[in-house]
Amino acid sequence: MFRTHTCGSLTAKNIGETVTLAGWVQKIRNKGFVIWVDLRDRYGITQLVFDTERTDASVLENAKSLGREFVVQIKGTVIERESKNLLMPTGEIELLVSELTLLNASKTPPFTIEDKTDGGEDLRMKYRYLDIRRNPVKQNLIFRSQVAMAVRNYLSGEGFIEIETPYLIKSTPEGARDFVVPSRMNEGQFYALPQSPQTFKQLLMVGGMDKYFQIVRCFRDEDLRADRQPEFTQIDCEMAFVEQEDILNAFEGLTRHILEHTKGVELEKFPRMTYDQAMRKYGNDKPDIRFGMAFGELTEVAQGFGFPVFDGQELVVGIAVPNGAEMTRKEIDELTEWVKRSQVGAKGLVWVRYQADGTLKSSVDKFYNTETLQKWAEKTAAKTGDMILIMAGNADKTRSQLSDLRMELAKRLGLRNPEIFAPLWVVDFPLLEWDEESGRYHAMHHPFTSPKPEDIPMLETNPGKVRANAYDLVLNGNEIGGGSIRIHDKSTQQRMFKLLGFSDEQAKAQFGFLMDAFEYGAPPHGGIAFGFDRLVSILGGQETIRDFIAFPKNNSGRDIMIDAPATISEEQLDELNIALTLKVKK
RNA sequence: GGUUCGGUAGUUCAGUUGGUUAGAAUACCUGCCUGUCACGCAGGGGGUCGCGGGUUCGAGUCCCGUCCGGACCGCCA
Repeated sequence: MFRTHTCGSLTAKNIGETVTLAGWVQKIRNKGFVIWVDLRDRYGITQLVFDTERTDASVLENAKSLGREFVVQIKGTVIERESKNLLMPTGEIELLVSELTLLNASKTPPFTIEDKTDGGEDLRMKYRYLDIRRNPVKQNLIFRSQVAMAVRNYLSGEGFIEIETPYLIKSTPEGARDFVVPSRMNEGQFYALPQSPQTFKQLLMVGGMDKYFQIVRCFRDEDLRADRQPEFTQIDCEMAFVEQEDILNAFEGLTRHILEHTKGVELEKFPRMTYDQAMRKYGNDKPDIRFGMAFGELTEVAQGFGFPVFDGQELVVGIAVPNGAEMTRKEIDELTEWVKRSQVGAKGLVWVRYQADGTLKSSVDKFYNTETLQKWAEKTAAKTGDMILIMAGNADKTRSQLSDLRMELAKRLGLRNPEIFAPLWVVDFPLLEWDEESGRYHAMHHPFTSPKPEDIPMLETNPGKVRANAYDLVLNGNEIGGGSIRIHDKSTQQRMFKLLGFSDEQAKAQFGFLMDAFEYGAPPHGGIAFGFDRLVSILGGQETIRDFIAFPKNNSGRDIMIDAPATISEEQLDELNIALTLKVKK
């Protein structure tokens, strides 16, 4: 047998047993008269001991030639340690080695294989297989597997069926850029990799598979972020014969099950908020509600006092920073600079100190009396000791800027506690949003989202006002899931395509198969998709998804370990009948 | 496409107003060490200061360009 136990399994109970282990040399401590070697595998660390009295001279000699990350198989006797280490599970015992087999040597690794490594991001990605040996990454991957298992258990238990959908599909102009794959057998034609299995899961509903799910890879050729990779995984779900309420309940159940079974956290019923409320209260369609600092609208009580920065603006809005009154002038100036950076783009900040003695001191005392400032404090729910920060301008932009500030302050004040889980349904999203660049409406969710029945009359007259049967699940300020009740009749779908600027021909060419299907008894249906990587990382208490993906891409979409993407050979291009003419700029 | 921060030993970083032989920690190598577990002690090796150009008597340091990496904005139905 290659090994009888793992490096995490031996305890005082095994004392006296002869065992065989295999693993990597984590660390060698050579004291001369005795050598200790920490042997590591996936399960833990076991201390090996070689000494001048009890160990065969040749074995001792071999032990001296070991180095970090050498792979060895050893046979030995479990003995009680003279000095125990109660910090580790195997700390009461050690293994007196009788046989040592070197299975493979190792170069000195470019970074230390320890919980807190000395390696930078770049290096760790290049040697990802070494990084995966480290506890934090290893545990993240194990955790990911557990979450996937919880998802499958729950959904299977609820009668959902996991069905695979194709990866080689057709490119569509809506939404994100597609990754494309040339077809050899169909000259000059390209497959696209799916951004999501959206249309296929709808066709499965037409096919009568009324509860579908899939843990599925999706692909989007867009720029990366800490929480965005070009290939990522979704928990993709669809149900037939349901209303929005059924879906919210079903997937609130899933989320609750995941939290309970992977984190031991029991959640209350999820609060709900309309898109409109979220935007007004938090300036954001995915508000983090683990903390307060809700917006207070001050437009009515701040205009008409001759303060030119506020007068005439569409919106004056503020937040109360808890215990912020102590902020120094320098700190306020620094925050002002922060909001003026181009990424935020605000003009400035007005501040009001709600001092401990109950008096109010502001940067605009010249224009406003105490009575007015008191009203601002009420509107922003400020308490004594708080600092009110105020912005003014175009309503949408100002809300977005104040939201950025709110999140930044929460981060600085340590209010984004990763141990607290605050889910929130955001419902009633707008169906469409106006895109300045193309001068037309875009589907906010996707073109298959159904409008609210009562808003359908406005579809052609006031499209921007139409609300959708669309919902997002937000967790700690992150959108972890989004979905909608779909359109299931051909005529509504045609109206939708028209609104989005598709000609009949384009709609038929792109989505004819779906509209054909709708003519054969398509049931009412709807669904949701969860960002699996993001969900797992948030549950794991981290913002970046890279450490929860075994082999992630870097900021420029490269896999620096295998060095992809890469050029392909002339022969491959010939087979595809493709001649490359790279457009070189200027 | 843009903003911003960074690139110095295997690694993580420091390096002042431009000034002698570019440092620290850790890793690595050698020796010592009777219970280590972040072992300890002594010694040693290790540098294209990302790359190219410029300013200067003199550039790791200043300027221009370029490449690479991180965070963010745009983008992500």
